[in-house]
Amino acid sequence: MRDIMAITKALADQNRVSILLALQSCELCVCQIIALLNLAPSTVSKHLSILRQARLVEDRKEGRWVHYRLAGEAAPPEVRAALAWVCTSLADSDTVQEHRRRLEKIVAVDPSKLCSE
Amino acid sequence: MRDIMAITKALADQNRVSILLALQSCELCVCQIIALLNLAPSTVSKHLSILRQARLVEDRKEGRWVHYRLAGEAAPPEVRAALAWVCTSLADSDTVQEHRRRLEKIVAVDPSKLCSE
DNA sequence: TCTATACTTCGCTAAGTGGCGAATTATAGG
DNA sequence: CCTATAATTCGCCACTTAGCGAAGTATAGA
Repeated sequence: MRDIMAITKALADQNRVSILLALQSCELCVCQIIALLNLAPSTVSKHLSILRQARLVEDRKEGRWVHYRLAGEAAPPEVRAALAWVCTSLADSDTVQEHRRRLEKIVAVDPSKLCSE
Repeated sequence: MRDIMAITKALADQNRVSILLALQSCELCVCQIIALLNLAPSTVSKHLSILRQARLVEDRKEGRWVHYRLAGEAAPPEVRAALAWVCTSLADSDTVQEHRRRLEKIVAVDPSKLCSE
């Protein structure tokens, strides 16, 4: 029950859901997610920690950068099912398509430049 | 997106999830849910209205009683998928089994006696 | 029509949550 | 080392939300 509530609470915020949708297409570093959501780094970091605690995302440190991706094969079934539900439910939403356009522009820019903006 | 967030926010409360799990086994009237959760009627009513707005439950008025049940066949796919996720994820949770025991006792009592307690 | 009852709505309070900036940690590079 | 930078943690504030009791609505039954 505890684990499930961690997942539902993690999903109960639009910005966190947006992060999950963005990670569908590719792995992203924190500064790219900051650019996508237009929020303060500290806020994004908090969101990511909530998603990580719910096991919906995994992180990978590479030097100064931390890359986030959706939970993979090894994740518990309730996590995988939750991700599948979110992604399929929002597959052709307007909000998602607009986000996808913004994401394409962000990924096109070099991450190191993105951070120093 | 709006609809999905209504669902995730509705699921982000343990008492509301408990209501959904209880409704798995059978339709329940409000006073039975009040007895199950041990909360004030006004609080339970609020929870039910949130679940109803998310379309996760449907209600049926019968005289003075209002019966709630899980959303049925006609519900949108994202709603049905959300319910399926919750129910299967929590199928054999400890919390659920304890709730099931309490629910059995409550259903055994005549609803009209339940309310006047 | 009057009362009892099942539920909802309203107004309030306490706790939780999302947001930010400042301070901190860790690592790459001079 | 020392600095710059990517990210996190901390402390704070504004807003939201879960909880309650009181008041309101609607229906069954005397």
